[in-house]
Amino acid sequence: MVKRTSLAGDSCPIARALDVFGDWWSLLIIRDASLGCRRFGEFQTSLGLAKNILATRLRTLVERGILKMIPASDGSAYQEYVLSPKGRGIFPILVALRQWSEEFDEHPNEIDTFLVDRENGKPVQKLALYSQDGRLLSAADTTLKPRAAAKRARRVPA
Amino acid sequence: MVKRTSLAGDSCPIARALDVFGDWWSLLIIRDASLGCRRFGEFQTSLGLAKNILATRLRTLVERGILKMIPASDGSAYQEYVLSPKGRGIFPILVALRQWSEEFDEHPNEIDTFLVDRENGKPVQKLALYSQDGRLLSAADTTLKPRAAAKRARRVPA
DNA sequence: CAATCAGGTTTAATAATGCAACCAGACTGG
DNA sequence: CCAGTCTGGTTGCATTATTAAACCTGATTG
Repeated sequence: MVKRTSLAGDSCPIARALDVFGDWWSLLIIRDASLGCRRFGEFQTSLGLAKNILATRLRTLVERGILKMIPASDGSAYQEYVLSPKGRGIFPILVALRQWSEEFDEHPNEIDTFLVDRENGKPVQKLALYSQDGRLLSAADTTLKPRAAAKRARRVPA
Repeated sequence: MVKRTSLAGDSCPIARALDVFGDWWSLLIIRDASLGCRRFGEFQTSLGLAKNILATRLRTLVERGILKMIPASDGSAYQEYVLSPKGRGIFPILVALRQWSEEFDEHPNEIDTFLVDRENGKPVQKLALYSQDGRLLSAADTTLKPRAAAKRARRVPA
């Protein structure tokens, strides 16, 4: 089998997250959802992807608890896709992606929006990692520690 | 043409970031690189991906300025792949992905590591978004503002 | 009741992925 | 210095995934 090597059983949390929404379109769907898109057609015209792909992506995102379908909202008997709490939790990842592009993109002048505080319209601060006692941490200041009670991911023994 | 719809010309910074390292393996390669992997073979055994895929991924990551090749380091006349500053800038994204899994994964007991402050071994704080005057912001507290001097991404006119 | 639209599914083409085999240059041992 | 082996790939081919376009169904509009 040449299957697409699912990372679901991996013990790395980064791989596990990518397994849930790490493909090309899913994050963009989530981005649009967090910007207010709700209807199939809205996503489709915004993203310009094929309808079958959108349909499967929406379905798996619903299955995985990122999106949920709610019945109506504007009267018509259709469904809408809105983010669950689990889906809203992806927001920091979107912000991190955005800020990376703002800092490192080769052509930053092609970026047409920036993220601002709704209250006063000022740009938000850059995401930063802090220690428990408030020191700013870079990658080199951190390390990975094995979890004590890490239940091994199931592996076929033989 | 049924090409893979590159997002490079998109004006959304999230899409632009995904275009650079948003595929299945690239982020995992970057993760391993930030954990100390340097050699082709290290990446291959760590990730378990096909060598041809690894070769093309490493090549494009170098082309895009995420990784750079440095000559030797252990004497032998081979090359090593290390993160550039642009690549190290991806670290917050990895942290955000990790923290999402820690918070929302269905089987958090299968996660075997957690990120700690190297200085005292304590877990790091959760990434959080702040306004310029220090208020904690959720997605709903933010909005997108068009950039004044947004040079339009080139589009074929007709 | 014909037309249209939202929200998909099906079909057939093309592109990407995965595995295994192959290959070249650097090292190793005798 | 010659065979064997390791690193770091490339090449070929089978399997998947992605895509555009056609089609379909139920709801709404005229």
